[in-house]
Parts: sequence; C-alpha cells; structure tokens
Amino acid sequence: MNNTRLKKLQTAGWKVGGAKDFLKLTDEEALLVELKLSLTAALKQARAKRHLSQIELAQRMGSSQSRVAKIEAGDPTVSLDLIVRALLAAGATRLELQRAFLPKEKIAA
Amino acid sequence: MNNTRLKKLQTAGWKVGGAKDFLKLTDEEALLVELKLSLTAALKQARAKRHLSQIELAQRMGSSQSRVAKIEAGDPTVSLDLIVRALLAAGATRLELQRAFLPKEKIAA
DNA sequence: TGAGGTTATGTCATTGGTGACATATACTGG
DNA sequence: CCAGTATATGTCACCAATGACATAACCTCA
Repeated sequence: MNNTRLKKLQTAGWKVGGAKDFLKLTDEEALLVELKLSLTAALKQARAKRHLSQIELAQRMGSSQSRVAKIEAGDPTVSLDLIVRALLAAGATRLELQRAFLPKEKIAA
Repeated sequence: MNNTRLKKLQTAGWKVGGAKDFLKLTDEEALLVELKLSLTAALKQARAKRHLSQIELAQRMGSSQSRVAKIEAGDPTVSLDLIVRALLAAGATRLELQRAFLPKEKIAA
C-alpha cells in the first residue's frame, strides 16, 4: 500500500507537542478571551447608546434575550461570531468594531 | 397560573418577523462574511510572511492541515473564533488584526 | 405592596463546527 | 519520469454553541 507513505507524512505533522507550544497556545487563548471581552464591552455600550433592550436586540439578530444576556456576561459558551453578529445588529459602526479590536488601551473613552 | 402573564411577555418578543428585518439580517450577515474574508486574507499574508506551511500552522494551533486549508479557502463551516485563533497562531500582531477589521479598503498593500 | 419592565441564570434538544483521515491536485528538483 | 512537499476537497463521528424556555432577581413608579 502506498498510503503507508502518506501516513508517514500525516503523522509526521503530529510528532510534536512540547511544553513551550502548549504555553504559547494558552497564551493565545488568553488573548482571544481578552478580545472577546473587549467586544462585549463595546456591545453593551452600543446597545445602551441606541436604547435597545436585550429583547429588542435579540429580535434583531434572531436570537433570544437569554442569549444576549449571556453574550454581555462573557459566558464562555458564546462564540466570537455571535458577539460580532450582536454588535452589527446593535448598529455598531465599522469604526466601533475596529476600535474594540485593539484591547490593552483602556484609556479615556 | 401566573406564568400566563410571563408567557405573554416572552411571546410578545416574537411577534415580529417583517421582511425588512429579514433583509437587514442578511445584510449584516453579508458584512460578517466580508469581515471573515478580510481576516482570512490577512491570515494568508501572515502565514506567508513567516514562511509557515499549513501543517506547521495547524500544529501551532492544535488543528489539522485540512482545517487550515479550509480557513484560507473561506469555507463556510469555519467560525470567526477559528480564524482569529489561526491569525494569532500565525503570529499576527494586534495591529495586523485590527487592520483586517476595517474592510472596504482594498487599496495597495 | 405589587404590577410592569429589564436583566441574569439554569437547562436542554437540536444543530453546527471541529479534528481527523483519505485522497486529489500542483509544483518543484533530481 | 518519480519522489517529495504543499495545498485543496470530501466525509464523518464527536462535542460545543445555539435558540428556546422557565424562572429568579432587580428596579422603578403608582
């Protein structure tokens, strides 16, 4: 069988798994979380700005009030996709979106 | 039962569903897609810049070569989360990330 | 005090995203 | 021409994200 060779290729890609890689992974994971929080903060702002209730926002994005609450609460079961959808549904501008994407800077609004 | 009242509240939130709302939804959906594409483009750049193969990137993010290919191909089954994880694993800076978040501008690289 | 509105928390069935694998295609250098 | 390397495409079993629902916890204001 010639797929023994293919197998070798595939498996070769999975030999690694050092501790450093692991740390790096969790590091990036942390960054992602930070990003999500930054976006949810932006969402709360955007929603408040437009005087929308969670129910109204939920309607606009075809979701439910409880989901919206979870989004804003930073629930771990909420995806980036959903957060961004919520932001767009809340009428956030591209600039607002972009702004939320450079964390770290927590200086004056 | 007093939950008839609650029921009313809940259901009140689901009365709507007009065509305009529907259009708006797909509109925002389109924006999201645009955003994703912008990010995948940034990913391709970032990966090339660092001379990483799809397999190497896959290792770094604990995924597989085929997933990475799909990410870059704009496969609809790929989440925003995964795209961003890939970008981070590819060593994209915050600035690169942020940059990819203002689409529309397709001017000179 | 309680009715009406808002937001928070818990749970669950269904769906969607995922890694993994197989395989195909493409582009080298020998 | 054939290895070798990189990328693309299709499929699938498994797990995580989702909408929906129930209910609790707040707040005003009359």
